[in-house]
Amino acid sequence: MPESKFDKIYADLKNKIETKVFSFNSFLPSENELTKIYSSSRTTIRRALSELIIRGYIQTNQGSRIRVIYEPIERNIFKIGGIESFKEAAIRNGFSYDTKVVHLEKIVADEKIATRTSFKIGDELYDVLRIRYINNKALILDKNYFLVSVAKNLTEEIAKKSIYDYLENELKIKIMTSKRKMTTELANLEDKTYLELENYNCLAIVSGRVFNSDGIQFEYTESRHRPDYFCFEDTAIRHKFNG
Amino acid sequence: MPESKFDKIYADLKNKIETKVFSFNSFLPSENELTKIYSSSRTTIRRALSELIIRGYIQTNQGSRIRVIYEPIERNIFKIGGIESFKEAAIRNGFSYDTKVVHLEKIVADEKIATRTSFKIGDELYDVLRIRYINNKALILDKNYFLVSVAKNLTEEIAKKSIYDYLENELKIKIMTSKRKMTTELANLEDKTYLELENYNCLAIVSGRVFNSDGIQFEYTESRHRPDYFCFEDTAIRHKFNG
DNA sequence: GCCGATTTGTCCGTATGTATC
DNA sequence: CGATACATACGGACAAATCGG
Repeated sequence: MPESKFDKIYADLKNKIETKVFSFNSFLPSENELTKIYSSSRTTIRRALSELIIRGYIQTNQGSRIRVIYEPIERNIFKIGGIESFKEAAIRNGFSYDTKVVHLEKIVADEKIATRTSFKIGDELYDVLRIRYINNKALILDKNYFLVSVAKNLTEEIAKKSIYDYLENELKIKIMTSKRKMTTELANLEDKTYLELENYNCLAIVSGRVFNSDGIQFEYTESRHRPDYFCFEDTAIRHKFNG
Repeated sequence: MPESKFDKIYADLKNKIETKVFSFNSFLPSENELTKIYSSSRTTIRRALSELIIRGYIQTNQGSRIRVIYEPIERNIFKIGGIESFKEAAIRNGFSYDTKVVHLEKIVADEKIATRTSFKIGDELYDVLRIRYINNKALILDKNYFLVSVAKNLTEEIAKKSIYDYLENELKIKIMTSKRKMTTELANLEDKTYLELENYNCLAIVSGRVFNSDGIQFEYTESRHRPDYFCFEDTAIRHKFNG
């Protein structure tokens, strides 16, 4: 739901592009025209445009007009650009989905875990392991570690539904930044045990460190995907973000 | 090389964070203080800050101060966040590197190629295949397709050095936007022929569509990496970019 | 728990520079 | 060359969240 003015303008333009009111390789109205259309300042218009640029909807070039470079395509399976959750991605693709909690237990970080997760040795953590089923196939293994001091009173019940709903709405934690890495690794014993890997011996892995508004990394997460149900999207732009 | 004012401020703050003048989990001076330090308007300061936010150096939260969340780590091998070229990544990691051009030939896009590359059937393309050696091991297979009408007169000589230097500096093409996808796929015959895959049967693949300032997709590129020499980095933030 | 000071978030209007057409 | 369009920068105003007393 758009709240601020620039966000409404962004959402409106995004929608018009997606529904081909502004089609691929056509131009948007100029910034000056947009200020009239939306009754706003040029600053606000440019703020909205910069979001469209970052997300690969348009590109701008000094002197020329604002060009639409969005195409619908993307027949993808599992897109992980932005912050789409497992559930959202499954819904978007029209798949059935289910989650099974293998375990949820309190542990204390040893050196090995500390190195991998960027927590400190001795930190008390919730260790959560979940299997994600898509169309009844075990395709994703989710490993999560949460700081017990932040994610208080986590239960299997919550893990089965949505941990993030709980953190944001119940505990009022503000999730600010997530630093993620995408790698490909050989399948380990755990992967082979819980997932249906068929003839793949590798996995696509997205690991992430999540920070709250206190600058505390309170979560480390590792999503291990069977390769054919995985896609990471990204738009790289020249060098600017606001204008 | 920083040019604009906000870019200089960005570069200076980034440097001070990387050299721990502002260390992890400490605060930057407030926006008002920064306007005095850099003798600039708050708008310009915020423009610089927004770049730091996107790149995961800092995070902001209304009411509280600007927190540094950058840590050096990154013992990575091959990072592909931003737009780091093969050569830059190799240099950054202190590796030796070499490129071998397997072939460079003109082709006409058939249906299969058109589907994969988003070019149109009948488009005349340069088809370039290169092997990237790191520390004398064949680890990356680069497949590129360029529109002949844009990337005029491409030669093996140029492909051996840097195609992008040629496009940007000789042909004066403005490279604007690159839409990329990261996937993991089973190795095909070509991969097995040219790369030293050892026991991996999968590859990490970055494919990208590159647009020039005319909104024309003039390149499709596919980098096929042996998994252990690959890492894709990303920072996801709440919802804002300029402020 | 309230209040006031501080800090970031949003928005406006304007001016000037510079690339494109 | 002039007109148009985007890029950069300034300064001011108010809103909303945070934090300390």
